[in-house]
Amino acid sequence: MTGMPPKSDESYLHRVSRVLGAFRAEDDAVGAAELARRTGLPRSTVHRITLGLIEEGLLERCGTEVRLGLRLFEIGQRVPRQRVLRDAALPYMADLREATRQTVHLAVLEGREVVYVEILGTPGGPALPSRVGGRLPAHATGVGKAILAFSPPEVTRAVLDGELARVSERSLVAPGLLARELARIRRDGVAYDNEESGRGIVCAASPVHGRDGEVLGALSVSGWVNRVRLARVAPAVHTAALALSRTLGYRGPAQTLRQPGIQAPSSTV
Amino acid sequence: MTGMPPKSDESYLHRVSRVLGAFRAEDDAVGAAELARRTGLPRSTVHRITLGLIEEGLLERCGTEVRLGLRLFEIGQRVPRQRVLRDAALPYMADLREATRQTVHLAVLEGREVVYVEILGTPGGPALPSRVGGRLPAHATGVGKAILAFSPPEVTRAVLDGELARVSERSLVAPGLLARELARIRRDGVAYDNEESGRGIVCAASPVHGRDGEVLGALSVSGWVNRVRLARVAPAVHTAALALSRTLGYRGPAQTLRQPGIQAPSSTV
DNA sequence: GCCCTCGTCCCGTCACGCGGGACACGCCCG
DNA sequence: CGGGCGTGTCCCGCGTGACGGGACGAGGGC
Repeated sequence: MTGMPPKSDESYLHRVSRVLGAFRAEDDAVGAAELARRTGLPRSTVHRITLGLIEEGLLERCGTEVRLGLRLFEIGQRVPRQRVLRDAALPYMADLREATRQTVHLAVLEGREVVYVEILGTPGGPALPSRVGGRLPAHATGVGKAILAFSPPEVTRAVLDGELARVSERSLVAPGLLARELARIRRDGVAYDNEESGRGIVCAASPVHGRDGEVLGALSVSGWVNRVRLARVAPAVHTAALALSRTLGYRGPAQTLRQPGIQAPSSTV
Repeated sequence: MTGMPPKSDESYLHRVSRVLGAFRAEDDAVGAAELARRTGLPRSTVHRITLGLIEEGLLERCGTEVRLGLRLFEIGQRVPRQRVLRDAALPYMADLREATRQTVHLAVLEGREVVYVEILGTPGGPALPSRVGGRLPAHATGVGKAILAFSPPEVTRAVLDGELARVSERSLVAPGLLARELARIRRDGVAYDNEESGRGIVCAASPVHGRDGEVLGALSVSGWVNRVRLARVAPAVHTAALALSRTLGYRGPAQTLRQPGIQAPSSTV
């Protein structure tokens, strides 16, 4: 009687972000009560926030329920991390699919997970756990390991020190084994996934570098374990990733490794 | 002396939305001052808002500048209007590209413009003005006219009554001509674009319907005016759009038109 | 009938968003 | 070298708009 003062110390923006994040990939429209349940916010707060978001076009009314608005899709397509990589990669991905007749993935690293930026599927391919815009733990995927192997130490450390979730029964969950695997990938330039992210699915992946040598993401080719010869697709993925890196301004490994007489570490195909 | 009181009557959310909308498709990172200029907001307001958005992962720091965050891409991929349509359409779009060897578009209507949801390009094709997540005036594109022809009257009216921008020298800018064209499309089930959206580019488009007969979007095939025979691709586009509509639950035109002896208006191939 | 859940709206209270201004820094030009 | 400009960043008194408990009616299941 009352007019409660706010009791939480989180900002308005944080609540709005919570509401937007409460929508799941498989949702269509969601009711206000369900959003309140998912976010832990009071029903009136959710209702007020959704009204504001609708006014901005970030949400759309659907009867009395609400769903993510098309404007969020438009803004999402402008995100540089995915746009520049995807635009440059698409032709190479199409070539890879043509050459291998398997599913081709492009992903970037975000925290300890990979986010898939583009996927070119094949008619006969397996049902994969990856979705465009979806996440999977980096240590359990080919693209993730390819990126981690060439990431700065603090990024790799964050993954090795964190919990290594068991995505499939063959996932690498021992930090030591993962670290040794990353060292091998660093030498060969190609990462493999032997049913570590899904039963019966194997994959070869290779990192994509930017102008200054930093890792931007990774390309991969994946398919059924008994229909893909990794030794055959690995060179193709590696070559495509190098070609893509070159179009992005990559000039080869750091100069300390380019002294004549010293090896070229990533050409062990 | 002084702690100015807020002087604008727009909400905080509206300012946040303005900041997010201030990023253009071609931008990478943008400075706070530039954002303030684009949004018309005070520099300190922009600075405060960007700090909050960074904390939520909706923006990313890039030196002292700022860019759209990967989380916006993830959320954008969950938007139902594009997700369900894109997922269902991709196989049909691939078939269309295979059969016509031309660029295939999938778009939805938003206000008086179309938003492109997916584009399958071809190596030899022309450089098109369309981008995934980009907008073009509905009246100046094949997909736009295909959607408008089967939209509720108030939607069509909003376009006819508004300004019809001249996108290319052949754009339809006369409301009467456009209305007559929409009536023809309603009869034939196929819309054409004869260099109305870009010089030298033609296109055939056909609407995609949902379970209740409502228009969800449109498919199109486009290419160079002298390399595409519209009479040949139009049936392909029409067929693909009907097949896609069927997988989405469409059962044919409204029942009042299905009485035996009356015509089946959209089968004039 | 009852009861639970839903979307919606009201309202007294106070945290927090507000924006002018200050400050340091880097850059260009004279 | 110094002045002028445009940055990014931060401070601070102010008052407005976000806050959430609760009320209300509608719908649906038992």
